Amino acid sequence: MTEPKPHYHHGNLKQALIDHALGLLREKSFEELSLRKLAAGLGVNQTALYSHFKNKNALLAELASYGFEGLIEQSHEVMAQSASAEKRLSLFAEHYLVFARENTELFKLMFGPLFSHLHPESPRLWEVAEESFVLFKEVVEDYQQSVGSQTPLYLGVLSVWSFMHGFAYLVIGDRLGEESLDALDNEQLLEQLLGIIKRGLQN
Amino acid sequence: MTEPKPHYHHGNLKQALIDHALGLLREKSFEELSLRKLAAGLGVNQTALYSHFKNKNALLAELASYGFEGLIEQSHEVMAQSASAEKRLSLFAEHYLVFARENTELFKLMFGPLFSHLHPESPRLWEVAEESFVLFKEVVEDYQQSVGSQTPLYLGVLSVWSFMHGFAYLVIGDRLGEESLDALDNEQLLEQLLGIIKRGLQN
DNA sequence: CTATATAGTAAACGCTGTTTAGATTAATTC
DNA sequence: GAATTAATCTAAACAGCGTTTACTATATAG
Repeated sequence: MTEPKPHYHHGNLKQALIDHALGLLREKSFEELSLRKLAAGLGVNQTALYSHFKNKNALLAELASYGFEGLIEQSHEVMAQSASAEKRLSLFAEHYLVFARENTELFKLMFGPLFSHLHPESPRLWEVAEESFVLFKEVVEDYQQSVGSQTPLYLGVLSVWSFMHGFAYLVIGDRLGEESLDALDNEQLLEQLLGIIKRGLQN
Repeated sequence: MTEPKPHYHHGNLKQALIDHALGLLREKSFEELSLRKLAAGLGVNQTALYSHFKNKNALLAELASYGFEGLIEQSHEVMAQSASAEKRLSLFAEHYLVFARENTELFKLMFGPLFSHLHPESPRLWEVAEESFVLFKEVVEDYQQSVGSQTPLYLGVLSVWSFMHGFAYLVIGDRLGEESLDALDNEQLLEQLLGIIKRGLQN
């Protein structure tokens, strides 16, 4: 545990930048994240960052990639609790909402304006986002098979995806004021709403 | 049609700013919208804007308000085509998607980060957004009553709202690549997905 | 006609991401 | 082991942004 003196070379600046940025994303949005303040927070020059990232978008893409990896890993952990396809869908959806609430700004970044037109720029982001979608797909398709749903698989995936994503946005956007007041907490609400979708996918 | 000479006083700068900004929102996102370029586009000083708006957010709030008003008005027009509650829900949802696609950046602004914490700052925005939600509510509740749905009304509204909002975001975010390729255009897709929700709301 | 509120200009402040040129250290090669 | 090369960080500067301040011109009201 010998604290290394501040060298000219930081030694691990790239990871330090990522970690610190992820920390800042707990309070600030990614638009508000300032590269200069980020560098200052690590006691380093403003432009040192450009030795490790092409630009701000490249850093943000890296952060989003971390987000997807975390989401995937946590989803697997949560779903390991049950072997029932139906229960696994509920657990997956529930955790999706928890993740969105606990990592609001990171979540917005992951599904924000970046991803749309960044395929060639950051292949890793594209890969890991694709991986998370594949996982999503499997969970829904397993559910559909387990209940003998006749609904085409792509329709099932799209309906659940649209619903969950929209609901997550409503929750983190604080647009559920009265609606959730007289009712229940968000997890219970999600379970009931998911029940509607599930019913729609039966037969 | 006498072209008025450029006076010191523009005469109608506020509306001109709004109109021009709405025009720019067809190609640029609201984050990219520059007040300086906006002013330059009207041949006016960069700071003239501050005689009519408190700041950039106030202008954006005004733009979003216009968006909600347009959405509400167009929704009424579209739904006037039918008296059937079920058909009206379909027409409403379809137009919601059309609006999101034809006014992508304005749509993102309307449901973006602004609205969340801007209640006191721009009461008009809050009012008109609330009005659009009430309309939404009525359409879904009418549908539920018409088919004798036993699902609690707030669950019906939330499920449809979540789904539609999420689907619109997937569409305008270009995240439907393969999924919509082998299938159909987005309107047909929406109709099928909406069918799932409708089935989920029955009895 | 004069006073006043309104609507515009001009200059500047502080912030941003990014580029360029140069300094320092680590890694590689002879 | 010494010299060269590559990687990493600093310093200074550029262009752009939203916004503030001080001032000027016009329209309006008494």
